[in-house]
Amino acid sequence: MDAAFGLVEPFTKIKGTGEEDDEDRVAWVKEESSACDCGAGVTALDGGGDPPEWSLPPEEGEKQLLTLQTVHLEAGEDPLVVVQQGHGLLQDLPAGVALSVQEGVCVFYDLEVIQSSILQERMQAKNLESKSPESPVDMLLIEGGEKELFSVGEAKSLDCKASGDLLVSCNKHKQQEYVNPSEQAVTKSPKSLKPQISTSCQKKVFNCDLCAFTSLRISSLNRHVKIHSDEKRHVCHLCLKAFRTATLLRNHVNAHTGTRPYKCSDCDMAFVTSGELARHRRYKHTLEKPFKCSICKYSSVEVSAALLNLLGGFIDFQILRFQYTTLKCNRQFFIYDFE
DNA sequence: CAGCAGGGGGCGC
DNA sequence: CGCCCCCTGCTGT
Repeated sequence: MDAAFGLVEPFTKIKGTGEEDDEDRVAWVKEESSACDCGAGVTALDGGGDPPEWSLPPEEGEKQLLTLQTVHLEAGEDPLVVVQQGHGLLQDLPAGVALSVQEGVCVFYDLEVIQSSILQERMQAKNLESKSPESPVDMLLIEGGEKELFSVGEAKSLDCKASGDLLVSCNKHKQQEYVNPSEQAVTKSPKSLKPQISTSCQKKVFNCDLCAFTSLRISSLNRHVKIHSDEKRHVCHLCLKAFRTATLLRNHVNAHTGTRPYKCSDCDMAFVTSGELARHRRYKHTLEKPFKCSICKYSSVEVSAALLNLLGGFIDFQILRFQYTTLKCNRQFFIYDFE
């Protein structure tokens, strides 16, 4: 990402795949569950009505929550998203209502669309037309201020994470990169992007049957599966509260007893968990504020505050991290800077 | 700014 | 399998 992509453009436009095809600048954006979703066992929220002809019928277990369609844009127009179908929390939105993309995102946030799932684009028609092997499937193409096209979509690669890894591709550079949000949260650098794992990748991936979790380790999957059960074998002898893991219980008991193993080397504070200590040190000693707003000079120790600041203004697509909502995981749709 | 619960990666046994 | 470490999200002051 270059500096030219920075503060000038308040937001981006959503386009179809044909960046040179101005007559066909319609993209279909749909929120839905998918093969990488947590839809299993969740009550459908279908708002009823026949799907538009361009919309494929949901597959079994797939929950189509909201269908959005961008409309043709003239030069200089604000990008629009047209609600084709509203479902769930958004089912009261009349079909055909147009929101700017920016407003749309704010609406998502204000409504706390905890039931929204994956923002995904139906590009099947255009992909059929386009024979380019680089045309991403199920991508939302986002045009930047320098006519760059970035596509953001659900990672369909084999190691898609439950928290919502996304693919980011920059057509200008004709490459596709794989975004791992957890990595970026640490590195804060797009250099951490690693190549998308192709479908020809032979690595064995273990998938959770109950949600979108995948792991390259069977042990991680076995441990993960336990979160879907109510079994909590570790019980606090002081308050009888139960926990899934011994670590959680230990931390809990330490909170009871006042045992704080993690002591700050620069003051007298001590904490139950290392994470608390690390955060304390950022607040009081290192003054590090890793989460920076890409629009203003605001920065924050904690990501949630930075996110609120970012959403309070407009949203810059220079570098974004998407964390989408899944029905099961009950996550909000987040867009925030991670540089 | 801190407390606390939850979850995943990595690693040793 | 258990544990450590780290990160995340929510909440209270």
